[in-house]
Formats: sequence, structure tokens, C-alpha cells
Amino acid sequence: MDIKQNITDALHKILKKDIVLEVPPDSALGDYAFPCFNLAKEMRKAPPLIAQDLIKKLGKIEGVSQIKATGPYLNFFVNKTDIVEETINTIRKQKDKYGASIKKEKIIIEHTSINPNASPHVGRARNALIGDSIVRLMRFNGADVDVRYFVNDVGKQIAMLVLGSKGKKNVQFDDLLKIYVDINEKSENNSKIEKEVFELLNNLEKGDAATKKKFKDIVDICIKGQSKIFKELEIEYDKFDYESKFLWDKKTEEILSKLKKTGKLFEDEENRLVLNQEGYNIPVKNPVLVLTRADKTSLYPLRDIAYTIEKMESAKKNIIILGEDQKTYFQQIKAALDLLGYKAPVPVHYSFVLLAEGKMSTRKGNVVLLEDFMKEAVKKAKEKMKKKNDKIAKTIAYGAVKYAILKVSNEKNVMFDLDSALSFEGDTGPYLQYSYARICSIFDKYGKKVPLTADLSLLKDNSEIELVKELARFPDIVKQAANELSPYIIANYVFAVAKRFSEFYHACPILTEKEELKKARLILIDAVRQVLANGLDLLGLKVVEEM
RNA sequence: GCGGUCGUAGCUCAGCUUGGAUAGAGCACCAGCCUUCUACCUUUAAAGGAAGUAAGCUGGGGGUCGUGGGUUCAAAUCCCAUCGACCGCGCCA
Repeated sequence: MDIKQNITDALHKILKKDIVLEVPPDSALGDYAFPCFNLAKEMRKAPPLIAQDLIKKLGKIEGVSQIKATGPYLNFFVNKTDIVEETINTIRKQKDKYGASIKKEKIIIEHTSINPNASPHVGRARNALIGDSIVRLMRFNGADVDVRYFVNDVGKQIAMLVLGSKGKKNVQFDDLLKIYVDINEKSENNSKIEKEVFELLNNLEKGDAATKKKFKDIVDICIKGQSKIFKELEIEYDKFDYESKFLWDKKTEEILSKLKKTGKLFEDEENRLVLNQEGYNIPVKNPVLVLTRADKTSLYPLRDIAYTIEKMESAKKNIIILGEDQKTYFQQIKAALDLLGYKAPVPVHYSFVLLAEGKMSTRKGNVVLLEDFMKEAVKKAKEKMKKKNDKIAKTIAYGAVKYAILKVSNEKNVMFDLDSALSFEGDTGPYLQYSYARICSIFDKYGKKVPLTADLSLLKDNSEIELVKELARFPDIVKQAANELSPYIIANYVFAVAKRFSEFYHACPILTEKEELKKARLILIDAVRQVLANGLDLLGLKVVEEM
């Protein structure tokens, strides 16, 4: 039984038009509301009068206990027991699937794809976190997701690293950042280095075996190091795609000849192949995309187009997580793909993470490394925990970092403040994990399994009803988050659940209650535990039973 | 210069797509609370006591929703202008 649907149907029968129900700002006003403003014009009547008329016309609606006209609103009060039973039973039945709206489809999601030149900094981590959460969301909904990381292994940065680590033995992942910063500094007032870099790139593009190996060695160290960090955060990839594959690939030639046929590809005065993108409304000074160098070797956009086509051909649905700095660039790629008869992936753009000290830049070395930050977080978590346990401390610390970044909507800058991210109070990861642990603790004390049945009609305290209503929203929240590819919607919701739970926890004792009520409440908090677990998992936060 | 995103309480953020009932959270600040179901003590282990702890709760103060126009019965929400922040705009990736 779907009470909301019952109300909608009943109104539709009378009004013969699409009904949109709202939720009143205060539950004392009712559970669902129907505003009568829009009817005023055609019925030539004041909205409050319409509301009162409607009451008379509406008969009994299943699951609705009362209908009230409050000014221009028609407010519906639902039968609390119905909603409680319906919600809790659904959760108990669906368990870790509760909230999912099954949509079987194949999706390729590309995320992270940062330069493989050093340890990732906190800012770049946002890409991986958002990407991973979307992966989880889609998999939760039954999709067959293929996670890709596009490794830019043929770039200038790698050449710089190769040059910088010349003569150094046994280069480790942790050394790379320093090497990179050093060589950048040196190259700034030394044109010789610049030359050497291009020589290296040249040799690579010619396919020189020794150069290829040098590049590969460095990139391997990088990818290994980065994967290790991300794996620590439970972020994993199904496949690493290397840009170098497209360096000598015939596909790029095919693309060029296809583009030539459209008449939009031309050779500019310096012999580069350039794509005319007029008519695509791309906000650049000159609507062109340069695809090759003068010697016709490919530039990144061309290789990216080849890669994207490969992805589009192997899955109908493609998603890519890109920084806001790539917005215009992505439009250009999209336009080029359109010309070739392909659709582009759905982009998820996010804004940067800002530190109080200013913007982070790997090149300059003024970064907060993700791994350093993770260590710091673990240290702080341990200090605050009652039970000292390394594994739990890590779970809490990583959760705190993830949540602090994920709770902000994609297009907004994250103002990253170390202390408030690691604070364990209020709207934070630890608060959510604590709510879960608290429930576990109650069951621990209870000492028995979750009761199988109970009289759920005993749950009628206001805090209980509000809590249940919150739980009931989860499926809609998941749908919305999946539609908008926005993990922050989940984050905000899980916090709301934890908050409602805390309110309930203070208003309603559990273990000291009489048997029947105790059982009902145990079943309720077990459902809460399930929803918290489902929601937290979508964010990539692990739950703990004690902390 | 052109284009995009953002601008909501001292700070960090929801709400804006689909305009409506007093603009919501968190942090910080002030005042309380007690249910300890992850902190203390006692004992017949379920209650009592006590302390003042708290990843907790309640209440409070605090807002020209950047600014100025417009549309509308109604604007944080839509439109225009303007200011500010960030990002982008041919041979980097």
C-alpha cells in the first residue's frame, strides 16, 4: 500500500489533472499537503475556499486518518501505524537492497585519472571520492559498472620525471614529488632542460625502446603508489587505460581521415591539423581544436577522442568525473565526437578543494598530500577514541575525510579545514558512524538476536514517527542522487537519519521498557542500522560496531 | 574582453531544477537537560547513588538569502543588470 499514491489518486479523480503533493514544513501541519493556489484562477475562487470544498468531496482515503484545510493548503494526516509498518517491513525484507531502484545496465565510469607524477593531494582526491561514490550508487542500483582510470603516461610531466630521476638509483614513490618539484624549478631558468624534455618525448613518440622503458618504469612506480593509497580508502579500479596505447594507434589516423571528410579539419599555417568547431557554441576565442603537431604526431585531445570512442563503443552509458577546469575542454571533445557521430560521456564536474592557505599546486609543491592527511586523521582519531584500536581508528579517520569532502555539492568549492574535517562533532563522518555503533552497542547489551516480530503499532512517540518517516525517504533519495550523480545528496540524508536517531535515542529508552515496546523499538533501531549502513556504504564509509 | 560556476547566520553548508505556509542544518556562543542504551560508584544486576564527563539532546541569540531592477496574488527560487570570488579561452595533459 502506498499512501501517498492513494491521496494522489483520490485528488486526481476529482480534479482530473496531475497532482503534485508537498511535504509541509512542520509535521504538526500534516504529512502531505496539496496547495490550492493553482486552482484559484480556473475555479475563480479563493484558495482557502477551494481547500474546504475539496475536503467535502474527498471521501475516505485508505491510510489517511484526517484531512484538514489550513488556509490555502489541504493537509493530509496519514495513519501512523500504517506508515511505520509499511516502512519497517520493507526495510526488513529488502535489507542491504533497501533503497535501490534496480536498473540493469552497463556503465563505464572513468574517474581519478590524475597525472601519474606524484602522490595525490587532497584536492585531487575529490575526483576519486565522487567517482567512487557514484560507482557505488550505480552498482547498488544493479548496474554492471566498469571503473576506468586513464593514465596520462606520455606527457611532459613524465618526461620531466624521467629527466629528474636520471642517475638516481632505486627511486621510490615517495621521492617523486621532490624530484618533480626540483626539476620544475630548474627548468624555469634553464632552456636546456626544456630541450631535453622534448627530446625525450620525441624519442618516445618514435617508439624508441629504451625511452619507452624509462617512461614505463616511472609511471609504474606512480600508479602502484597511487593505487595503494586509494586502495587504503577502498577505492579500486577495474582497468587502467594507458594513453600511450593511442600514441601509435591507427585509430587516431582513422579519426583524422573521418574528420577530413566532414570538411572541418584543416591544416593551419604552421602545418598542424586543426578542427574547426564553429557552430558548436564553445566559449573560446577561436573555436578550434588543435589535434596534431606540425609533424602530424597526435596531441592529447586526439588521443582522448580515440580513447573516448573506445569507451563509448563498449558501453551505452558512460560517465566521467572531471574538474571544473576541464569544462570547456570537454565541450570541445564532445563537439568533435558529435562530428564523428558519437555521443559523449555524461560529465560530472566538480570544483576544487581550497585550503585556507590558498590553492594547491603539485608543481610548486605547496600541497597537502592525501596520504599525509590520512595519517594525521588516524592520529587524531586515535586520541579521541575510547577503545584504542588501529583498524577502527583508520575506519573512523578515513570516514571523516571522505565525508568532509563528499558532503559538499559537486559544483561548489570545498573549503577544506583540517580541524573541522577531523572534528568528531556535528555534521561529520564520525557522528554517523557513532550512531551506527550506538545501535550495535544496544544489541550487544541486549544479548539476544533482533526480535522477529513485535507490535509495531506501539511506536507512536513523535520522535519514532519522525525517524520512520526519515527512513521511508531513502529510496527517493537514492533515485535523486543517481539522477543528479550527486553523492552529497546521500551524505545530507544520512546525516538527517543519524540526527533523527539521536533525537529518538534521547526521547525513548529501549532496554528498560516493557517487553513488547522493547521489541518494537529494537526492530525499529535495527531498521535504522540497516539504512545507515546502506547509506554510508554508498559514500564509501565503512561502519564499525564499536568505537 | 568573452564564457561557465558560485555568492544564504561570525564560520562551513542545505534549500533554487518543478516560485507558495514562520528561510533550515552543523560549528562557535549562551542557558538548560539526563535517558549513561560505549564514561563513574554500590549492590540482591536491576535498580539506586553520585559526579560532571559527553563523537548526545532541548531551548536561545544571531540572516537586507551579494546589490539594484523586473515578472507574479506570491521570489532565496524565474528574468535582466551589476559587483565580488573561482575556473576556462591553439600546438600542456
